[in-house]
Amino acid sequence: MEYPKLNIQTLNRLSYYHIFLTELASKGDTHTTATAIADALRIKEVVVRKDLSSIRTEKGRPNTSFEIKAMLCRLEECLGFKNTTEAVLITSAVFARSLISGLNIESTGMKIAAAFDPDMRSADYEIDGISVLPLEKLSNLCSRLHIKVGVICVPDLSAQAMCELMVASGIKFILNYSPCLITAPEGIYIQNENLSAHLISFLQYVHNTTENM
Amino acid sequence: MEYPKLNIQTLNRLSYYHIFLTELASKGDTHTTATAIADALRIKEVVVRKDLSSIRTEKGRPNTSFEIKAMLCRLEECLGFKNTTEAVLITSAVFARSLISGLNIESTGMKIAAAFDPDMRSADYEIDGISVLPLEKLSNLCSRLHIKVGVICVPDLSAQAMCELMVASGIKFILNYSPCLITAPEGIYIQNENLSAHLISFLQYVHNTTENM
DNA sequence: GTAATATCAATATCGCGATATCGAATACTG
DNA sequence: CAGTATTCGATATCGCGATATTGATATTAC
Repeated sequence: MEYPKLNIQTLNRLSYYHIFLTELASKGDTHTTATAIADALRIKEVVVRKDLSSIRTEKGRPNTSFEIKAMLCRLEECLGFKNTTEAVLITSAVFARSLISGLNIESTGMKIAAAFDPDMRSADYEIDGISVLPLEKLSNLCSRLHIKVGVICVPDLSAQAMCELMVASGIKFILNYSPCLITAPEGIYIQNENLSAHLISFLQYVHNTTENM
Repeated sequence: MEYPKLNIQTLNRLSYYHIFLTELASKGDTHTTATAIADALRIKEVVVRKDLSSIRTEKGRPNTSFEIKAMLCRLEECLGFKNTTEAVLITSAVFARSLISGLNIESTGMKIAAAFDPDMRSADYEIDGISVLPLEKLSNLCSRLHIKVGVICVPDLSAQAMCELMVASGIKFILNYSPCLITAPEGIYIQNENLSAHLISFLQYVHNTTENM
């Protein structure tokens, strides 16, 4: 079985494993175990092992760490990262508008008090009437307005740092749209939304359908 | 039961019903049936009835259409549209960058050949190396490059029109990030991703947790 | 070499959403 | 008023992913 059929939740987790293993590899690690992944991502061991064994080409050996590089390669195969698909994109002006209006943020009752830009170079600016400020002002604003809810939209591993900054600023509920699974101490609620998982399952379907045409 | 507990899939559908009923109401309709919704959104009747009866305050009467306005009101209650929650948002520059890098589009193997802006006023421009063109050039580019995959990111009901434009341009697979459930003829694959459903379930949790504090 | 520990696989069970089926209530038609 | 066609609710069944449990294999410690 070159490409096992995987459901959306499994794809979700597999893409989390991919990010985590990539991080390990960049730190110089060459081997790790399912237990280590489970601990780091706070996912139950059985689940991680079941996921890994569902994509492994050969049985895992008890008490033997596996090679990160090979597993990453296998993950990329199964997640379809190695297929290339041309596509067009229809979007509305800049996607900032889509985030605000596309998510129906106003109608769902969420109100963005302010936005913060980690890469902020220039002076404060506005998107659709929402002022965008540098990160340094986050803590002050949250405590002043007693804000308990935060949304994270950064595209990389800095999501965890953003999370910790939010927690330190008094945020209790975090909605995370970054592709990384983030964690926080007891008492903080985190909802991880992995947008790329949907994209991945979509591309898999496209690939499977197209190859027999 | 003022606010029944609803799973994510049901929330997904309920928010589709909300959009559809809002559309009907704006056309002047005052009443409709579960069957009509099922037909329009191509969802099985039983599912629609089960969803509606799960949020209804009083039993539906057989062969009797219900009032759209009242149902919309009830939907908004159950979806939490009437609660207001303050939040802060951390984002990276403009969200256009997040769309491209946050969805890990490159690593998943999707390549955006070009983007199209329905509201395009000025000349062609670029976002992260992807050229943005007016809609008129879509059909030409798709046939010239034999592109079969399209992504829709518009925030409103125009998604269906965009879909039809794509189909007319030869697109066979459509990934839809708009909050509207779109349909296409047999042979076209559509994956509807309702981002607001995740947002809604998140806000519901926040609301339920916060009200007892 | 034996015991203890760590890692993994396989099986069975549980839970829940989707689906199908049946039956009941209402409106319409002639 | 009788008959038919809609619309709806309730129950039972199916399917599948999550969870728990058990057993097996390999490494380490002594």
